[in-house]
Amino acid sequence: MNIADQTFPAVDNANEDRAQAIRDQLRDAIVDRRLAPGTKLSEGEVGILFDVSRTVARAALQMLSFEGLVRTERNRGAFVANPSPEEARQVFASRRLIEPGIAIAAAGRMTPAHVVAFKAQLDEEGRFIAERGPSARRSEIKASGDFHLLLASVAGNLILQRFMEELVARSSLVIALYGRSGVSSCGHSEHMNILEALENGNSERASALMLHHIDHIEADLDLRVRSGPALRQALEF
Amino acid sequence: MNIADQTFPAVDNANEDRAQAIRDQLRDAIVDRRLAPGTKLSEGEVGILFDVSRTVARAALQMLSFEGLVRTERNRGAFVANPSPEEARQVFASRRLIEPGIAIAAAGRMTPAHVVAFKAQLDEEGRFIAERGPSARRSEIKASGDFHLLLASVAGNLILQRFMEELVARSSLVIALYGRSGVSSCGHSEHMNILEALENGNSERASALMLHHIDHIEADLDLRVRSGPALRQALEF
DNA sequence: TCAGGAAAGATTGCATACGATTTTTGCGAG
DNA sequence: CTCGCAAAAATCGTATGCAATCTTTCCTGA
Repeated sequence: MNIADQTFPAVDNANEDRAQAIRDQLRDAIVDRRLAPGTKLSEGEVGILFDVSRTVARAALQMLSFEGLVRTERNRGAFVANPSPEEARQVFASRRLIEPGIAIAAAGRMTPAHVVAFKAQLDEEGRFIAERGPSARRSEIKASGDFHLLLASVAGNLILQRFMEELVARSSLVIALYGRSGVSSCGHSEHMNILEALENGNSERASALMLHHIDHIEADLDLRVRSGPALRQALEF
Repeated sequence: MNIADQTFPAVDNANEDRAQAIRDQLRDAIVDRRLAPGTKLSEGEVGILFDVSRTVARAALQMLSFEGLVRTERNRGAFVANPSPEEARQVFASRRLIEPGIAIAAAGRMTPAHVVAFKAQLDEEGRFIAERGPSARRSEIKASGDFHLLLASVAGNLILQRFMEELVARSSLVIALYGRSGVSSCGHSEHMNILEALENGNSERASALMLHHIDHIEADLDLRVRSGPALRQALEF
């Protein structure tokens, strides 16, 4: 897949940092799997696509590299990350450690406004599950991640929120790579159960449900190495 | 304080990424408080100090900005971060969430070689506590952080390890800003207790000790806003 | 004396240029 | 036809230049 096959909406937010806007667009594309793992992201090409110089494109790629969504090799360039099974396990181990705590924190800070936001989120999530087609499936993965990001924002810790943004993005990559079935509908109901616990201020229950939810997501992955690890690495695919 | 008042060892590691080497040096300087919070880090000055162009200096500053050690404002430049009390609380809340889990993971992976490394680390830590003078005190803060980083590396999760690197660095800043006494000697004995639990494979105890340890560190801070928050912000100090 | 504002200076944001390194292409030998 | 190697093309790393923005200085008028 060539990055040039894709078109990106123009970056109108010229006032704000352009590199950041490009990073956001690329991140969405990576998380949605419009850009496949291993895809080369050359500075020049990114620059042309977004109509900026290589300087700005490079800054955006550097940001993605920090988030672990892009792997850069000196003098070779940037590539969409291709997480190994081990890396995938570490992503989920990190989430198991952090997200139950986030759920507890969020349970203590829920307001009616938050509940409304969660309901809207879950509605949208449900819509994408009902729809068919690859586009809906991409949106579904994204919406599922948004639930966790919303929870992190309610928890009110900006540092943990940023960690979660990284973990959710990397999880999406992992699910795209190693996901087996549509566990998502199951995940949707788990999200609803978590929200219910949050609404009732039952932080212990929310935390426990979250832990199981993460376990279920990981359990749906097939993390066996396929066709020899070295080969895949060598082929960058 | 002017950044030019400091001198930095030359970056000899020319083969590797120069921006990264500069970032490491600057990070050490920030964590050691050789660069005070609020200090301006102008691209040009950094470039001259390290004998690189602004391009490279800028990349290093961008990295530090991602780690939260530097705050950048558009068209104004980069400044050594000046964490607010609220930010400080979030740093420690994050550590309370993450580090007990790291301790558990590490307890299950301790090898004799790890024990040796920890003992060497604690020895060094003790030496700095015995010494007097501001230089030893800086080294002491750094060594204390290194204990936690060593633990994170033993835990074997690269993602969490990177999170901890960020949290420890930011903690050092916070302690330098809001620290009250030399709780460090107390912290040193707590480190030793944690190591003992790790050696015995007593993960529950290591985890609990770690939690208390973090609580103790935070309890030693004076997080009341001083002389009005707005004023300090406005003065960037 | 002090406030207001314009001009000078400094610094950043970004584009571009050039050498260095890597990758691809092309060609000849086996 | 394939392999190996050299030249060409592409791409990266970095320095530098210019316009835009911010900061400081200094002058003027009250």
